[in-house]
Amino acid sequence: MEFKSKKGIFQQIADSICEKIIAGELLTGEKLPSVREQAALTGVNQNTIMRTYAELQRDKIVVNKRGIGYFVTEKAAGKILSKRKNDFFKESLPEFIKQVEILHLTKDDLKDLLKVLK
Amino acid sequence: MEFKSKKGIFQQIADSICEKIIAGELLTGEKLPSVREQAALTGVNQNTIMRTYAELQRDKIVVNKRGIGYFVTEKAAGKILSKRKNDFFKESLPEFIKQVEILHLTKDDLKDLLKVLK
Amino acid sequence: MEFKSKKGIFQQIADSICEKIIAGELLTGEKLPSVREQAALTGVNQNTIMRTYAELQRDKIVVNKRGIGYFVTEKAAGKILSKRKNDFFKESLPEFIKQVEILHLTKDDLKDLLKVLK
Amino acid sequence: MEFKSKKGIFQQIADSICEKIIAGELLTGEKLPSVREQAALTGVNQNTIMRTYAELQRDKIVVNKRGIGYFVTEKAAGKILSKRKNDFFKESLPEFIKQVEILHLTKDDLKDLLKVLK
DNA sequence: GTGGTCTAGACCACC
DNA sequence: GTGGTCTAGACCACA
Repeated sequence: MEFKSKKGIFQQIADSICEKIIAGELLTGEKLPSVREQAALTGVNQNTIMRTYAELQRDKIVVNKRGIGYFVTEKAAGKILSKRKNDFFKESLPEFIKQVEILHLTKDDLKDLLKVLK
Repeated sequence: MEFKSKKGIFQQIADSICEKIIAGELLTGEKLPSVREQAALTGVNQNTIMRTYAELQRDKIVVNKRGIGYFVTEKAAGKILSKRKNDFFKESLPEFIKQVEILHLTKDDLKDLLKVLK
Repeated sequence: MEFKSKKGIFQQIADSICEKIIAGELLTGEKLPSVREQAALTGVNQNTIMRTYAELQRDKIVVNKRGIGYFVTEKAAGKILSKRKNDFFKESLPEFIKQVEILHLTKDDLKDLLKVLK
Repeated sequence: MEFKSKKGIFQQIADSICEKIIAGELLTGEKLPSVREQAALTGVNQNTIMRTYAELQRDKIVVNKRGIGYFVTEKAAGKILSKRKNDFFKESLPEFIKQVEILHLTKDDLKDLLKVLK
């Protein structure tokens, strides 16, 4: 696994897990790889994975069953989507609009740039 | 001045200066507030302002006349805009598109969200 | 059976057995459910039940008759009560008092809170 | 600093800081010892202190000013007290009552045991 | 100087 | 086997 620099590694792993969940690759109730496995898979220290899992647990995206492992919660996909939506409308969208205005791009420019979307 | 956590303070100050330049509030040849004035204005350590000015100088957006102060260069607005454009197309736009896709927003949703633009 | 996180599962099961004993629901000489029955009842791994029973045996609260099962000893209720009393006076009570003081509760507040007791 | 075994060290340090806050030994706006200082003071690893401070920050008991340090928030004492009250009424008190009942202590016994309180 | 992240490795309790 | 905590030490960006 490769990591781009700006965000912490533990965050990037958390994000990638979240994306698997909303993509349906990780289902409700499914078990995540154990800390050690995940560490091996990603080529990262166990402590870093522990932090990833701990944060996911704090956000109720994952729960721990003692001595067994971490499991995707029921509300996981919902939690993730609602957080992402919130971030999008409160941060990304205004920031995007601000940049568009600064660059004096017009609606037509944008229509062109965003034509990749359905 | 308030600082949100993710970017460095020096960056945020640099950004705000750049925005004043492309908005025409700071003109070519105009003198920036002295380091200590700027520090007072922003409520920030002088070292931080020095770093801000140093970075702006590195990017040829301002020049230092020793013993006198920092001045906006001729090419400042051009430099800033070309950097911002580059960032926009290489970073912000792809990231924005990715988020839009994850949230399953349609072109029509976007048209609505971006109707504030001209 | 539900398990809250702080104590070990084996402990929680041991506690619940002990409470049945002092409540008279499990009498001297009575046979505990077999390990696999207990495991099924509580929805827990057999190893965990084995540990529970082993600890109870260590404390002389149950004895194992090989090939037959685990049985409540004569002194079980006495052992349990004396251990609980000891814990209560050395741990719970001082801790309780400390918390009451930190929250600045008065004797009258307490009288009110504890009025459910006979 | 000495640590008793059951809670994590990072928690015990967090607790002790909280107690200083509600005791008025650490005032609103006051700066905590830097991570390194606190580590030296308590004889504990810096990472452990980092975790302590991070948790306190998550609970809004403390805020970080970048490059400067951690500071006690306005609402710190309030947050702490309300959390402690909640814990007391939802956990400690019911647990205490349960133990008292199991041990068949009477109200008079308790009156005696709690006479140290004002 | 400050916080923050990551690694490597050890040790523990629990299932 | 599982998670969880702690240590020691390195390295980084920021004020």
